[in-house]
Amino acid sequence: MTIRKASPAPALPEPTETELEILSVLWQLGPSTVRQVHETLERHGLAYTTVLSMLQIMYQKGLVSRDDSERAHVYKPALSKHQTQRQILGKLLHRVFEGSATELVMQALGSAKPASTEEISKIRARLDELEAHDQ
Amino acid sequence: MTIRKASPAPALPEPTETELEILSVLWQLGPSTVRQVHETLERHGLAYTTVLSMLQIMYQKGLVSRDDSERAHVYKPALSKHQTQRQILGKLLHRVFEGSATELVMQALGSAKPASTEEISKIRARLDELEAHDQ
DNA sequence: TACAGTCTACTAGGTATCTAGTATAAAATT
DNA sequence: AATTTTATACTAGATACCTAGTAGACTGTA
Repeated sequence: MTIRKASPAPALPEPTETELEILSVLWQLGPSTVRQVHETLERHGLAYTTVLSMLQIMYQKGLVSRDDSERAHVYKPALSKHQTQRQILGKLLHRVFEGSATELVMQALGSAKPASTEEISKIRARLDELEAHDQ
Repeated sequence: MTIRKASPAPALPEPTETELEILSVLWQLGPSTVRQVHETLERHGLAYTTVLSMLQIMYQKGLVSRDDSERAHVYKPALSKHQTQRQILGKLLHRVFEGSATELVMQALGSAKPASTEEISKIRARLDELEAHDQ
């Protein structure tokens, strides 16, 4: 058997608005059927077949994988919530902040302030780590 | 004359990808004609009339205002770069991070690290300010 | 004045996204 | 066994976005 590097990451597209809502449900529930997603979705009033269609599209795009060994296919996210957040944030960083993470962070701290002192400490700790690595 | 509060902000739509590129040019150049924007745009190969159309659409949406007292209309952004960045970041905060600014900041610090020690100091200073206000 | 250039408005077409219906097959229920 | 329920696949339409062409008006120049 030949050992080779993992293929160079198929570069998943950034999930759209609705796709993100559906992914949220999957992150919350774990692997789920269309029905489960449909019942759990925040935005009610969406037809069952709409959720079905969305998941089929997401499957084509590679945003979710699925197990079709049972009649009701079971879908699960291709990427974790953290991975997806990073992906989206990375894109935003370049598109909107010209790559300056500092600018991004400053703006984020400017608008919606992180509530507790505890939260702030967490951020400080992270900064300490970064500095330590830099040395 | 009646004094009244400023009207409740027409709630501008979030600029799309291409719209953001055009806004970038306007932020860089200041008030500009279609021709100036077209010549300055990073993405060459865009037809002059395409840029024209985009600016017309953006005008309809309220993303830019314009002075049509001259034959060549002069466009300028409705919001500053900072304001726009904040708007987009705010939306992202709710859509992707469920409103947790701390999570957002942590992820941002995790992916593309702010380079210099100086940058990190700036962030620390901001955190200090936030804590001071909290007291 | 005629002509070439420049500008806007209007129109149009292609792609992506979102929504949901219809057809059909499989499973469950009576 | 007949009927109802549940599931998928396929199709389709509405909207937004992006792109650019054409028509017509205005400007400046030969």
